[in-house]
Amino acid sequence: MLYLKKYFTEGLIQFTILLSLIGVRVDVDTYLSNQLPPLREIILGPSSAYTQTQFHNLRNTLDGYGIHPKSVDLDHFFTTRRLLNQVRQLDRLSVPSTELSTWLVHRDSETVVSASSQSSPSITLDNGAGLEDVNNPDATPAMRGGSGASESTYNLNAADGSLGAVAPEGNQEQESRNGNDDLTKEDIDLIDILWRQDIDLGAGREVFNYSNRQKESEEEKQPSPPENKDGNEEEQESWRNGVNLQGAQPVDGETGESIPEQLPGLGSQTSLSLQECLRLLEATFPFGEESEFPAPVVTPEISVSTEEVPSTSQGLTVAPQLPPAEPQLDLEQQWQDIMAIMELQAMEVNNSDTSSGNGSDTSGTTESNTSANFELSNRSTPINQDVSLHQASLPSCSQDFPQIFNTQIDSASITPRTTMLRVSSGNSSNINSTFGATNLTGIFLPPHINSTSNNVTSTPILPDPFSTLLEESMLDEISLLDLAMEEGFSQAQASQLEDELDSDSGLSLDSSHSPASPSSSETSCSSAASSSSTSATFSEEGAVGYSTDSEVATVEPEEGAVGGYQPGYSKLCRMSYQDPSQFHSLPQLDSISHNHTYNLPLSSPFSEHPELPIATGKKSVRDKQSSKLQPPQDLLDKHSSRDERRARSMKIPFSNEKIINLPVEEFNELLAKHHLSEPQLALIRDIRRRGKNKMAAQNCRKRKLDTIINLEQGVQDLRRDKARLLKEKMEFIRSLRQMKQKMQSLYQEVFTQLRDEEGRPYPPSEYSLQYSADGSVLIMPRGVTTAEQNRKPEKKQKDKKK
DNA sequence: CGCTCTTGTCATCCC
DNA sequence: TCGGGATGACAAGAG
Repeated sequence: MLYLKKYFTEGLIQFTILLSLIGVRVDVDTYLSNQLPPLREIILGPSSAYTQTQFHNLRNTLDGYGIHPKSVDLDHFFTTRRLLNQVRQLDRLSVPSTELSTWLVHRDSETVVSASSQSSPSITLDNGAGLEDVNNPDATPAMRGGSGASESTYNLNAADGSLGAVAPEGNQEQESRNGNDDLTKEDIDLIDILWRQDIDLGAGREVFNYSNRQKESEEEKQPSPPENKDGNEEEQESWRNGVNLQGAQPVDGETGESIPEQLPGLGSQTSLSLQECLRLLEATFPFGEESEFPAPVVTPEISVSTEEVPSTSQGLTVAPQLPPAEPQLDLEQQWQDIMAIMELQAMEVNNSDTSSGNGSDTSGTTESNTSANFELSNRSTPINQDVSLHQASLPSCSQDFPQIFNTQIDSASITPRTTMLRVSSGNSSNINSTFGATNLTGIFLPPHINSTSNNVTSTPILPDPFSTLLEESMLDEISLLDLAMEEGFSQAQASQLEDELDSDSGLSLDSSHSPASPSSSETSCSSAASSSSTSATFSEEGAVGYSTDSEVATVEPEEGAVGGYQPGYSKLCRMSYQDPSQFHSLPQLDSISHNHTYNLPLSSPFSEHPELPIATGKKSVRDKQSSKLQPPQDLLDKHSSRDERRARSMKIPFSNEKIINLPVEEFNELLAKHHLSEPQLALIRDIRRRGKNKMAAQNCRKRKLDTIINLEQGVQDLRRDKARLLKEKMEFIRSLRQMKQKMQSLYQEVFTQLRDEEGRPYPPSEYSLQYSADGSVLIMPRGVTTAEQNRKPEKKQKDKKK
């Protein structure tokens, strides 16, 4: 039974994973929640492992699945977690913890691709059928919109990426939450997390950076003198990680280069993904951007493993086609592909974000291209939230690129150029709203920069028409900053988190989990409990937790359950501290394997035949048969026989099990049947009270443990949440910097184009642009406050035409 | 021998 | 009022 169960569980999980990897959505949560109690029990075990009183409740519940309100095991809350734990414990696949996220990813894809039922296969990606969905303009926005809408429910796991092994817990949690929902931001978040995890592994981001770098290199060719050259050491310092939009090429280069340093773990895998992405870009890019965009060239730093290359070079190669010899490699590769795609999408989003948000790139033609991306861009969060699983799935990943780009291009074509920077227009008002009507110069430009503004004028124009996709400065900025921030965070805080997690008290289940066997964890406990519950149904009369003849049937399952049990887990589940196999071999000991191993000590000595007088001789027989058992037996005797001995001495005619477990009515009947003396009755009642209290104490302790565990989990979640929030904060700060930079460049551009009546440029040292409340931009002499605007010699209102 | 952990038990509260 | 669940506290035993 247990074996069957175990295999069934593992098989299901693995199958699910495989399906999810292929692209088929498998919604386990639904199964578990909608359950089919038997199925659920097979997978998860009985709902209550501890509350023997449950069995009493069985009478009251038709289905027998009544859940004790306080039984943590029963909590649906743990359902998904257990399952995911099992998934993680599947060593066969050796899938990294990120696998869990895979589910979500596919759910994403599913939502995007098809609103169909859970089982609806999105496998069609291979032949590109899935692409159509993606191509579908409606579908893509919907997906993105959905993702955007879900942002509020940010995934706690953001820190997972940095945390690595720690991550899965959170993922599980979230998965459970996500369970039946459509694709949400959480999913996207998970994707993001996966992304970061990949980055931590040294893969993924580089692709992004690389391409950006390529673009940057091109941009560098453009005449763009660094405006900040003169001063703002601090600012540049602060922006060091960020990409200076205009003149930042050196900065970009630095950051771009710095990434490998920050990620010492970068390995061939990373390079693989990078190259793969590049290849995909080349192969799938419809625009002929190659002419404009030499990026695909692989930098020497990239080392491609030969085996990977063929599959990746084909780009569309489906995982199944990959050499089975190295499944892990496949998985990793797939993940890398996913990462690459997501990164690309993120790039787009970021581009759109920055450009649209700023509403301005000083460059004319380039901007138009850039603006194309912007329709997607109203998101506040710079991070790639619209990555769809669908696109993320390997098979179609390469194919997705064109779609993505096409979409953007279409949008670009549609997008009016009015989005360009216009000082006096609504855009400017937007800017005002963002920054307020303040002195732009003061905010964005240090005085000295203004003085050197002439240099800046040329910079704004981005020569590369393809800059939309490649607005590398932004992209690099974001990605690199992401990396930097993540790195910084992960190293500082994530390590702390890991330490904390590692330092978890023995109570922590995870610490004792054996990755090898799914049944070793909570499952084992629950499974054991399940068997016990089953037996309980046999002996429904009321001898709930204690062994009766009928319970013999449950011996084997219970053994199996306990057998899979890991000693390390004993802290949580004490039930199996005795080797069940021993009991199994000894028929006499059948009684020992009563339903609740928790109660073994008490019940075991007398469990065989309630009506029979306590068999002291039996023990001796057992001892002879198995010296091994002796210690536990003695232990049992010592522990459990106190009341038994008293009962014996008082000539109590029935077993303690009956005394304790019989329902009140039956118990009273029993007492009535036998004419007992007062002391006997008192003893019996004491025995009953103690027995019940003992079980209650056990349950109570179990609950305590569960509570502690839950609290630990909650703490972890909160930590992740905190980490995520920190990261978000950093991202926002970064975005703000970017916007400031853009504003700075725009400011300079506008300012340098201004001429006084005599056609002379305004000296930046003497004049500055200021926003007025109505959105217009005024040029004012420096030192003149806004209150004095009316006095200023010249008032120029200028539409910003970009 | 002392410490820790587990378990049983008691007292008490509460339903 | 009784039965009994829940839980804090204590003690005993084992490692």
